[in-house]
Amino acid sequence: MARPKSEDKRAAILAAAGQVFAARGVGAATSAISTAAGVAEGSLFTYFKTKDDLLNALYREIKLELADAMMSGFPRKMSVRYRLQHVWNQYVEWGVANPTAHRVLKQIEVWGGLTKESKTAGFTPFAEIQTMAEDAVAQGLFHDLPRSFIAASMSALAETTMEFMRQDPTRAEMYRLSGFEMLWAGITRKR
Amino acid sequence: MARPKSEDKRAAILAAAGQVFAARGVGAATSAISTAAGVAEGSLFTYFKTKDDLLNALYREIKLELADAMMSGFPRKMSVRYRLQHVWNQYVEWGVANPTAHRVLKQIEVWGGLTKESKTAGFTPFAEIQTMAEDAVAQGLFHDLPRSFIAASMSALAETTMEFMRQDPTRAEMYRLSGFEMLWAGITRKR
Amino acid sequence: MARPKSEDKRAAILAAAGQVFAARGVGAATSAISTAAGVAEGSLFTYFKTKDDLLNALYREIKLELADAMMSGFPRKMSVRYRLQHVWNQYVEWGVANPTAHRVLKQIEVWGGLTKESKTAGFTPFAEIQTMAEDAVAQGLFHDLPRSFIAASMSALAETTMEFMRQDPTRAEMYRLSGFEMLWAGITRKR
Amino acid sequence: MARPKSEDKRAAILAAAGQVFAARGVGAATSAISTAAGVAEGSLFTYFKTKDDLLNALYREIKLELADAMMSGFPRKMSVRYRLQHVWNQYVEWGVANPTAHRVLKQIEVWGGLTKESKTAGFTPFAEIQTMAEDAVAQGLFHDLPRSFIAASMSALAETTMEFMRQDPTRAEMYRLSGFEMLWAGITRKR
DNA sequence: CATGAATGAGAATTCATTCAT
DNA sequence: GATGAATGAATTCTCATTCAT
Repeated sequence: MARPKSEDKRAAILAAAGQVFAARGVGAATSAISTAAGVAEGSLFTYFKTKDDLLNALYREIKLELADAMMSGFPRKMSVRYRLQHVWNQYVEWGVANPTAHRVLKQIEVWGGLTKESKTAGFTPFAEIQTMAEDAVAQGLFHDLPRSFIAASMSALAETTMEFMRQDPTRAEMYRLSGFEMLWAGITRKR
Repeated sequence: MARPKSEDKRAAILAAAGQVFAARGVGAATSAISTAAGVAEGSLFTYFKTKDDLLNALYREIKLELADAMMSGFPRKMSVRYRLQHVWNQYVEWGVANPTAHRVLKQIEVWGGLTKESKTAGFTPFAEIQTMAEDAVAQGLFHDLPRSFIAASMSALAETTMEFMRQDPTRAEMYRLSGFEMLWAGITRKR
Repeated sequence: MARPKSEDKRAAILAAAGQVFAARGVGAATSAISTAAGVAEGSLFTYFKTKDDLLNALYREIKLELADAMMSGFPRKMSVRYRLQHVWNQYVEWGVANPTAHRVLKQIEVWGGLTKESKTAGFTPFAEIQTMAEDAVAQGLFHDLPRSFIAASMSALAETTMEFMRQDPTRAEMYRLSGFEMLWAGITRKR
Repeated sequence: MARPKSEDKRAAILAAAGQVFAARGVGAATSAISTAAGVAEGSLFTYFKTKDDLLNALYREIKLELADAMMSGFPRKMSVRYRLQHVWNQYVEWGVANPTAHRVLKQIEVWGGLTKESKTAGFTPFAEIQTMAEDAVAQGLFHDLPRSFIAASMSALAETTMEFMRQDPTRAEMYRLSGFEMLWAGITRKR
């Protein structure tokens, strides 16, 4: 049997791709990535058939990582508000702690070469949030809106919040809390 | 005197750039743009010194157009809520009516080559909204948050709203209204 | 009758071409020249049909100028040595005083686009020197060598001398004198 | 291991560059060179990072080749005159035998893109001649002139000589000898 | 499987020249 | 005649991908 593809090498390439794409955009050269990863130019293509493949894989990897971050320690038994705030905090903290990954994510999303499969795979992490939203709508807690719309709004507000936290770190806490309050007030039904 | 630089031609190039960049990303070839604009490859460069210049000009153009759309018919004497809703509606309708321009805007924003001047110029349209927010904060109507944060949140929610309106046009009206309600509830102080 | 071509404009273009080619080589753009001359890009081509034409004209102009410099005050009645030294001094002083023109000349000579006519025209200034050499050979004063070879050697030594004068101006006088002595010793017959 | 960079290919490109630049000037297109060398357009750039690099490398290569030619069989123990004549002959024969290389050399020298390093490297072949000149000046054999001036004069006269040898091959021998006599008479002190 | 040289189709400009004004 | 916008071929260099070693 031939030498098996090394998982390490694959990971190194993916990591290098993250760095390089974050810094120079999706148009960065594959050779820059192989150099950064410490492998030969050709090796990149034994792990990823094309550059598009690499981009798609990177997207999925980051999304999974994000999902992990968001869902670790999820307080399944607590109130909706508590659970949602947990998710919000995890998301937002991840984004602030991983600006590179976050930046790449935005670049790839705008890039236009994501396959349907990647989009679906990337969407999965948010499924549980949608479920939560669905429950909350059913309970009359949230406005009667499509859960995907609620999820997307949350995502949008979270991104804005992250940006301000990064830009103005001394008030990071305030933005995180205020952002969540804004979201909560926006989606819950007043009575 | 020689043939004067034609404003039409400049506009044609800018329009073509909008189409092409929207469809193929910021990495699209300048030759595709000149072809689409019906001018020679070289002519693009008599109107825009470099591709980066073109991108910056396009960004500013779209932002100005957007500003026009947003501020036309602005009801300066009405209540804050009324004025804000006006802005929201104009913004969101513009985005839905001009999906190409809207898409390009996002691509350029993520691209990374915008000059400081362009960023400043592009920000101006939102200045009046910030002023409005400032007033509202002063009146105790809005939460005590940086007005830039309020503006950015509004922008983020509006983008989300547009996406859903475009995707699901039969419920466009609903998204437009709900999106605004979400924003309003999020930023105003409960009493 | 239409406006006549202005001799001033032609001269301005030629002068600008000298500056620009000296500084940036023969590959410099015609637009750089028209700009430097303060005329429109197109105007250059009403005075010189092509860039090659311009280069040829410039070459001839400089050569004529040089001839003027070399032959002004030529002491026709004096000894061969005196006459030759006069020519040498004039040549060498001209080159030091007009480094730009001198530089361009060398560039154009190496360029490869000179027409036969230009070469002939450019050669003429040296004709009188050849005649002088011919006389001197006939008198048994110079070695029995082709006068063109003598002329070319003189030219070569003169260029070397100019370089050193320019490089080390405090000893310019010494180089000028020594260079001539070297030439004289080299071409005259010892007895 | 991958295909190693082939020394042959590098040499082929350099040789082709010599031919092409000699024929069409320094402005010749790199594509003409890669075609002449029988490699792909891109390959030129795996051996030479830029066109400027190629020009510099070519210059150094030719200068080294020339140095070899000049110094091979140098009669270190013989008289100054004998040694100098040896060098003269080798130089002049090389130039006549390699008109292409000689032509390129002149083009590159006038071009203006040589790096300091290249200039230094290219100067080295003449170092030994300067040493010789220094000795001869010390012995009172040569005129008391900077050795660099002597070397440059020799070079200038040699170039002139080559030109005439090439132009008029039946008298090549005569030019070679007369040229040297002219040099020798010019630089040695009469007593 | 790893390597990196080889490839050649673009890419963004540049530029001499033309020609409408 | 003067102007400078328009042109498009040509240029240098990049880069994803292939393939000999």
